[in-house]
Formats: sequence, C-alpha cells, structure tokens
Amino acid sequence: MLQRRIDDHAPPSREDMREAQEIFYKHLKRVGLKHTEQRDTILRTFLETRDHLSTDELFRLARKKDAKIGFTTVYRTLKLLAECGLASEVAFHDGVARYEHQFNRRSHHHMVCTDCGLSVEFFSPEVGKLEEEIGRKYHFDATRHTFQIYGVCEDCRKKPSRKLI
Amino acid sequence: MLQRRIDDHAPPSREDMREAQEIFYKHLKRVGLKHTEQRDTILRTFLETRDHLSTDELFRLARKKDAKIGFTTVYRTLKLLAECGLASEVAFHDGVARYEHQFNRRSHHHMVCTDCGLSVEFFSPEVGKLEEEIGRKYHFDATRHTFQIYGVCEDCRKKPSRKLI
DNA sequence: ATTGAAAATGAAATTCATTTTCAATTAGAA
DNA sequence: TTCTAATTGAAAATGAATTTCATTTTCAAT
Ligand SMILES: [Mn+2]
Ligand SMILES: [Mn+2]
Ligand SMILES: [Zn+2]
Ligand SMILES: [Zn+2]
Repeated sequence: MLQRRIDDHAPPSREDMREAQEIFYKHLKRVGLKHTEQRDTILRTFLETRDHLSTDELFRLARKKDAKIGFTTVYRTLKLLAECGLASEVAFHDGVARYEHQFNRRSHHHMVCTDCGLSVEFFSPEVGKLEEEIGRKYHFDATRHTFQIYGVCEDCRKKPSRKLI
Repeated sequence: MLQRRIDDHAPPSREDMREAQEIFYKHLKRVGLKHTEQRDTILRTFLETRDHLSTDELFRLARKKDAKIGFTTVYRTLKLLAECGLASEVAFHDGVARYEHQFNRRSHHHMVCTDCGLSVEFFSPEVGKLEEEIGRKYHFDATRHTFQIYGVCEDCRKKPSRKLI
C-alpha cells in the first residue's frame, strides 16, 4: 500500500534489530512459547519496512527470505508481535487488517485517500490528550484510540476517475 | 449492542419520520429507484432506535414488522440510507459493520468497552477541527474521519473475567 | 548426545460476514 | 391496462480470518 512519510527514517540498525528481537523473545518466554527460525524471519521482515502491511503482504515479503514459510505462521506471529507491543493493527477500512511496527516510533495517525489508498502520517498529540480526558470523564480505563481522516489527495483531485474504500 | 446515551431523546415524532422518508424518497427518485413497502419498513425500524445496529440486528427488528422481509433487502437498504446521509457506518471493530441513523443528530464519537461492548457517545468538536486543519496542511480534500476510544468501563473493572474485541 | 513432552508449523478445511446471482414478483410511467 | 425496468429474497459465491490436525521442531531434563 502506497505511503508518503513525514518522518523518513533509515532502515533499522543491527542494534535496533537485536533490541526488538529481545523484546520479542522475552515475551515468548513469558507466555511459554518457543524461539523459532520462522518467527525470527517474520520479525526481521516486519521491522525492515515502515509500511502498513496486510498479513498476506508480510507473508509475501517473508517468503522471499524463506521460501517455505507459511501464511498461518505469519498470521500467528503478527498476533504475537501485537501482544508485546512491537506491532499494532491499523484499520484503513479497505477490507483487510493492516499492521505497522511500533519499535522506536512516535505515535502518529493517518490520513487516507479514498481514491488511490495513499496514506499520510501525521502527529497530533491533542488526540492522545482527548483519550485521557474523555476516559476520565466517563470513568473508562482508556487504553487506546483510533483516529483516521479520509479524503481525496491532491493527485487524485486532478485525475477524472474514482474508486476504492 | 449495549449503549449508554449522553443526549437521550424521545423516539422520532410522526413529523420527523415523514421528513426522513422524504429525504429517502427524493434520493431514490434521483438515482432512478422505486419506492417499496419493504424500504419503508426498514427506514422506520432504523429511525426508531438510536442503537448501533449490524445488518443482521436491523434485519431481525424489521422482520418483527414484516415477517417476510429479506436480509438482502435490509443490507441493500442500509447502503441506500448511507448514500443519502440518513445512516452512517460506525466501526467498533467487533467483527461486524454497524450503522446508526443520522437524522437530526449531533455529530459525536464513541468510547467502547473492549470487555462488554458498551458504547458511550461523547461530543468533541475539536476532532472535526483537526480534520479540517490537517486536511489543509497536507492538501487533502478531507471528507470524514473516524475517532474511537477503547478501554474498560467502570462495571467491567469490578468484574474478574475478560473477553471481546 | 539422547530423550520425550510440549510447542510450532503449514496445508487444508472451516467459519462467517459480506456480496452477488438469478428467477419470480412488483412498481409506476405511459 | 400494459410494459419495462427495478425489486425481492433465497441461495450461492466470495474472501479474509481462524481453526484443525498430522508432522516436525524446540528445548529442558536426563
Ligand atoms: Mn503509520
Ligand atoms: Mn452513536
Ligand atoms: Zn489519491
Ligand atoms: Zn464493560
């Protein structure tokens, strides 16, 4: 899925990779699961991109590193990564669940073009404050929120046709 | 789906109902569709509740008024109602698409309990301003946004178990 | 190094909300 | 009333998400 980045970053350093792996292994140990080559490959593949990937997209990328990795393993590993905070689901409402890695990343939100699917990341600390404030007001223990803006990007406004979302 | 209302309202008056129907009929005529008894029943059923209904939930309610109404017709009618602004989809991320009616209602957002599914409505004009502001900044023609807060409600914090979402 | 129990894997099957198909029925303009 | 295009709803299809299960692998205890 197309993306335009606001805070472009280099790919993760070897040190970053090791640190993220450690978080993952700690989590696996904590819940009584085992360390495997596949889980390693999937985590590495996931960290290498800042894209918002569907399970199938990550599966295809991981398969380039290990041709016999299975879709099911990618699916299950994404759940594990979400459990330990290395991944989070991001719903663009395009019919598939997407994930992005959360290792050393600032919290951000997305604006999505309903025509071409382009997503733009933006920062808006006010939204986090609203979560806290409204949770308090209605006596919720607020743990997370979703905020997305939908519209038509500059390029698509110039084109004639329309599709998607 | 359970809901706690902030701005409780009486059921729609006969006059409200007529006004909403007129909006619907105008839309049908505009796109070359016909006025049917089923569509009428579905609209009335939909307006009578302020709940956030899945297609299946609305189908079950509508069937009480007309036992031989079909699921497919409810499904299609919801799309039509969304087209003319009388309904909007609200994604609680519980695995089904939900709709709420937008006739004579203030724009609002939702806080959802991830344990029991309770949803609380709240008003936050700041969020609408953010949409406008960020759209402008990144040259999007922003048309809508989604904002939800997830957490655990007061009642569920007291209970021991956990489930859902 | 060997063993064995528990976990992991991945292909295949299943689930389930959503969407499409299609033959019979109905609306409504002329 | 007639005719055409739209509607209906049961059934089938779709497709992402999830589960099943036979086989393989991990890893802690010998
Ligand atoms: Mn992002
Ligand atoms: Mn609402
Ligand atoms: Zn675009
Ligand atoms: Zn609750």
